[in-house]
Amino acid sequence: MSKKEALTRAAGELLWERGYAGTSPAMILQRAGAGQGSMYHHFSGKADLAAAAMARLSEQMRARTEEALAGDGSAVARLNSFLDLERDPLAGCRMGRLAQDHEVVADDVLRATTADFFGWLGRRLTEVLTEGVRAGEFRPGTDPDLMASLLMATVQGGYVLARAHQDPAAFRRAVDGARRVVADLAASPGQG
Amino acid sequence: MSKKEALTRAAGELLWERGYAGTSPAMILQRAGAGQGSMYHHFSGKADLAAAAMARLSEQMRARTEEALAGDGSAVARLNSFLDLERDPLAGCRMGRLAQDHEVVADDVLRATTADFFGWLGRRLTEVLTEGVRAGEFRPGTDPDLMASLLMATVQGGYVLARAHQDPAAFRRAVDGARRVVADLAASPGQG
DNA sequence: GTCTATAGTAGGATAGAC
DNA sequence: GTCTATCCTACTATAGAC
Repeated sequence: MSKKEALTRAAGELLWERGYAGTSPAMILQRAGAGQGSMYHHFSGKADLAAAAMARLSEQMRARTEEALAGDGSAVARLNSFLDLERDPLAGCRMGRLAQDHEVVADDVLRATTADFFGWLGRRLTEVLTEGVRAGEFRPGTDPDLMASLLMATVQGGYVLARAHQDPAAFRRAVDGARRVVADLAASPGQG
Repeated sequence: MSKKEALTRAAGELLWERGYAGTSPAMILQRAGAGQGSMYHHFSGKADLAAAAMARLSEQMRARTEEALAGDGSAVARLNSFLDLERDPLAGCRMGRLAQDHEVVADDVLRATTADFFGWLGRRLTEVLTEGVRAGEFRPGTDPDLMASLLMATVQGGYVLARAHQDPAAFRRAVDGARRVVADLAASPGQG
């Protein structure tokens, strides 16, 4: 693994664990096993390295999420696959945590990474929901855009609650609520 | 206003705006118009002042929220009052933002503030939902605990999405989804 | 109680050797 | 490309005067 790759990986881990303000270049260098020179050779500074690290995290999450949402299964099954993705509630969402960070939101490049990720996720969920409505899996009155937002928000909020209580069960309750909503939408497809 | 009060207030504002790691004693002193001595006379340090500030924020939020949830109205109306509370989506939730903070979660005293708040909120929402089920406003099969988690998570997640997109509309979509769920639960009370 | 002065440590970036 | 040495600033806390 190149030093550049090690730095990007280490920065990503630390941003997830400690946020932007809580992560110092010195910490990143130590975890990556690199010196100052490597970092400032490959990146212009902390913000630049963070941008690369966040792009990497976003790409990984997209790949994992697309695995759950793609496939031949029903829309209900695919949405449940999304909700069932293995997550670490106490650690929080890599993108969601960073979107709460002051420094990330204040930097257009960094914030764009979070906006792109959630933009993509919202569109994909909306597509799956739309397919479900067309296939008659959901009530005709179902609003795919609204439900996509609801599903994303439930997962993100579940993380917040789990961290506040320091209890993964709080995350599961929220996601179970979302699962229930999906089931209810599917239970009475002829009702509108 | 006493210096102690000014410090607590200023610390609360800054914690909301910039998070724990991003808020320095110097910033707090400047905003409060106080010197180092005042702060270290009234508080043992940054963490102690943050604890006082968070307790104050939590108390304010509880009062505001209780206003929406109390009263003689129907459960549906009270839950909608909760969802309709005036919020600043781009700023994020005072407690929710801090629950995502590494330093807050790592400090038992600070984290307990967030746990207490969301614990209280969850119980109150569950109570209102339970009353609604008893009164026949909701389907008998409605799970108050699950729905309370869903409502809290939706609001918290809405904040995350709004900050990621830097667009309050993302918050509104998520909360509209929650409103829809409440309406659906109420629409067919005899269905189970 | 509140102030200013001071101090030690860490954050973030640069310089220049190899 | 990578390293170490160095620099300036900010962070957090203490000391001691008023």
